[in-house]
Amino acid sequence: MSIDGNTYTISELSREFGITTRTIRHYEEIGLFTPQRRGQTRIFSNADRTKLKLILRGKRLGLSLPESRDIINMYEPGKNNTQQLLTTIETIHQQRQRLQRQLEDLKKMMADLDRAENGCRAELAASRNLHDKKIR
Amino acid sequence: MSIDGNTYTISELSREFGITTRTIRHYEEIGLFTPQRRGQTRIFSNADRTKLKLILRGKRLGLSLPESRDIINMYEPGKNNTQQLLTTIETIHQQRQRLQRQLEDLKKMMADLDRAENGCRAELAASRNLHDKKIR
DNA sequence: GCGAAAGTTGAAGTTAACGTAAACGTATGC
DNA sequence: GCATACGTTTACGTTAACTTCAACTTTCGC
Repeated sequence: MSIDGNTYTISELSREFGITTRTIRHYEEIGLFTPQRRGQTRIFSNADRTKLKLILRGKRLGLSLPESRDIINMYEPGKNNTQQLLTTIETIHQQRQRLQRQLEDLKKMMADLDRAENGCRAELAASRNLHDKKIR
Repeated sequence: MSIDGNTYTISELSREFGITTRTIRHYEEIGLFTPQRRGQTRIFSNADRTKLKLILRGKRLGLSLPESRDIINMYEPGKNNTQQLLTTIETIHQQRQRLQRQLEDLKKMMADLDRAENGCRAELAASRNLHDKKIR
């Protein structure tokens, strides 16, 4: 750990998030963050750690790394350009739509799982019945 | 189309779902379904069409094709083997947990998007204010 | 019955997201 | 003062899920 609690080594982050150091370096290679260096050793800030968290969340939601990068960049400080703000809002709307559809899919699949489990339980009960009858 | 309304050609399905015929053949190659044949031409049933739908939904939820295949097979008719039923239920539980976590992620990301959009709108309002002042 | 449209297989190429390996510097505890 | 752990770069390999291409055959509409 660092002297203050505000920086992390690459292996600390890899352990915390259950990914390899290679993965983290890969994320840097494609521009997801640019950690400070002491010599050639990387030093990760809390901001970097947060970005990593967002990337992994994005992955679980099926985003590509470039997509995650775009979303992360939206949260960055002021790019005051009006045009940029408008396109950012547009991007936000698109992502929201995507999430909305994903939510529908998720609900449907949950329902399917419920049905499947009930079916299984019914069959199990039936086979137990059969078994009991045999025994008597 | 077919004579009855219960079968589909490969191109009909590809059009309906916005994927290429080659993709559908790829799904067959890895065993996601095994359509009937008339000669060497594939004839898809309603069941095949449903499987395709489930695969695409799975993809949107970030499932791999083998994972989707496993889920599809769960819905298939009776594999009465008790042990199989139990492992199926176990699989269902795991998928449910996955979906549960995904739902959390989804909510968080929605909240983030709301916050980001509000930020953008605030900035836009601020820059409009600035602009007005300049004009006067 | 014939030409265009739609179907087929097989194989090689592509992209994203890392994994793996070699070859090397740095620091730290004993 | 040297092993051991951790760090680095460079470069090639791998896997999944397709895409692209070539070289056919089959089927439909007229």
